[in-house]
Amino acid sequence: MPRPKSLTPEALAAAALAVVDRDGLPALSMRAVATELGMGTMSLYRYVREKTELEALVVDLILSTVDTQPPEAPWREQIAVLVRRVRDAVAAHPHAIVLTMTHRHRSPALGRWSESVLEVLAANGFTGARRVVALRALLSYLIGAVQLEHLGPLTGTGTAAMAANAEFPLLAETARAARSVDDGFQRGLEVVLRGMSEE
Amino acid sequence: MPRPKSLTPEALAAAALAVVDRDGLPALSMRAVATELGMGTMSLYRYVREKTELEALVVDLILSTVDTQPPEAPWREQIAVLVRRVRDAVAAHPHAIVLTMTHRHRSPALGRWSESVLEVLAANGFTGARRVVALRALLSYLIGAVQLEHLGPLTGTGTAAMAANAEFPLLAETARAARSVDDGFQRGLEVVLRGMSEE
DNA sequence: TCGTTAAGCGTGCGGTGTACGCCTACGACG
DNA sequence: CGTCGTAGGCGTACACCGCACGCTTAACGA
Repeated sequence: MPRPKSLTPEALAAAALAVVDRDGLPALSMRAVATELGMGTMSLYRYVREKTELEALVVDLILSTVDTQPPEAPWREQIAVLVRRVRDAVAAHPHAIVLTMTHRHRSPALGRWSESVLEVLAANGFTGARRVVALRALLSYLIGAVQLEHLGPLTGTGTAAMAANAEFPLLAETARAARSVDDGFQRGLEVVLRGMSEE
Repeated sequence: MPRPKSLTPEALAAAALAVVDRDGLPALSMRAVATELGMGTMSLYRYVREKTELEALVVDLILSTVDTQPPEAPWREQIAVLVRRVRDAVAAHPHAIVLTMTHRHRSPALGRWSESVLEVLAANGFTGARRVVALRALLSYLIGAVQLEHLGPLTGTGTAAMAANAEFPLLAETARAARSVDDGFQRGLEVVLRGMSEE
C-alpha cells in the first residue's frame, strides 16, 4: 500500500523521551516532540490517538530495557535482582518517573517482568492467594519506594523544612539518620522478602 | 487592617476538592474553582501563588482527616490501624489519588502522621537505622499499594487485556485469583510488619 | 469623614491538545 | 510507463489553560 510510515513507535517514543530527559516533563508537548522529529505537530496523530498514548509509549520504552531473565542465584536473590533492575531503569529517567508510575499498568514490558517474577515464585512453593499477596507486596514496595526516593519525604526539599521543625522531633532525627543509611532501597526490600518467606 | 480575607485556606481547598470529586481531576482548573466559589479567577491568587500550591492544599485537606492517635492495642496492630486510616482517607477521593501521591511530601498532616508512627516504633525498640528502614518500608508499601489498588495492574482495565493474553499465563491466573483474595491490602501490610519485626 | 490598604477581578498573552480537511508522495496495477 | 487510490503529512483554527498586570472597590483606623 502507498506511503509507508516513516516512524516506528519506538522512534516516536525515543524522541519524546529525549525531550523529557533534556527539558523536563512539563516540556513534553506534542509540538515539542514534533519539532524534535522535524515533522508537523499533527503528523504525530497518525501514530497515536492522544497524548496519553504517547506517554504510555515512553513508559514502555523505559521499562523494556529491563532484563527479565532471573540470574543464577537463590530465589530471594533472584527476585531482589529483578526488582532492582526495574528500580534502576526507572531511576535512569528521573524526569519521567511520574509518567512511569501513572502508565505502568499499560506497559507490556512490565507484564513480561511480572510474569518472570511469578515464575520464580511459582518455582519456590508460592501458589494461590499466597502468590497473589507476594506479588502485590513486591509491586507495592517497588512502586512506593521509587517514588519515595525521588519525591521525599525522607529526602525531599519540602520535608527538609518540616524536618527542621521542632514540632516533629522524631521525624527530624529520622530524616537526618536516613542520609547515612546505605542503600535503604535494598534494606526495605529485604524486609518485604523476609515477610513473604514466613507467611 | 482593611478588607479581611473572605476565604480560609480550608474553604479554598474544600471547593477545589468538590470540583475534583464531582468532575474528575482534569476538570480542576483555576477557573472551575473560582466558579465553584462564585469569585473571579484571579482572586484565587490572593490565597495561592500557583496552581500546584492549591493542589497541595487539597492534599493536605484530605490527609488532615486521618486520626493520628494510635489505638490501644499491641504495637503492630497500632501501626496497622494508622496505615489503614491513611489508606481509607486517600481512597475516599479516588479522583485525587494522583494528586495525593505527588504532593504528599508537602503535607503537614502526613508529617504529623509520620511522627506518630515513629513514636510507636521508638516505644518498641526501633532506633537508628532500623527505625529509618521500618518507616521507609511502611511508607513505600502504603504509597505503592494505594496506587496498585486504583491503577491496576492486578485489577485495572489495561491489565485485563494483558491478563487475558495467553502470553502471560501466570499473570492471568494471578489476576483471576486476586479478585477473590479478601483485603489484599491488609495481608500485604502484614508481610511488611512481619519482615520489620525480625530484622 | 476620609485616607490607606489589601481584596477582588477584567483583560490579555502565550501556551496547550486536538478536530478538520487539504495536499501529496508513494506502491500497485493496467 | 502512466495513472490512480490510498494513506501519510500537515496548516489552520478553536476552546481551554495558567497566570502577569493593573484597575476598582470594600472595609477598617484615625
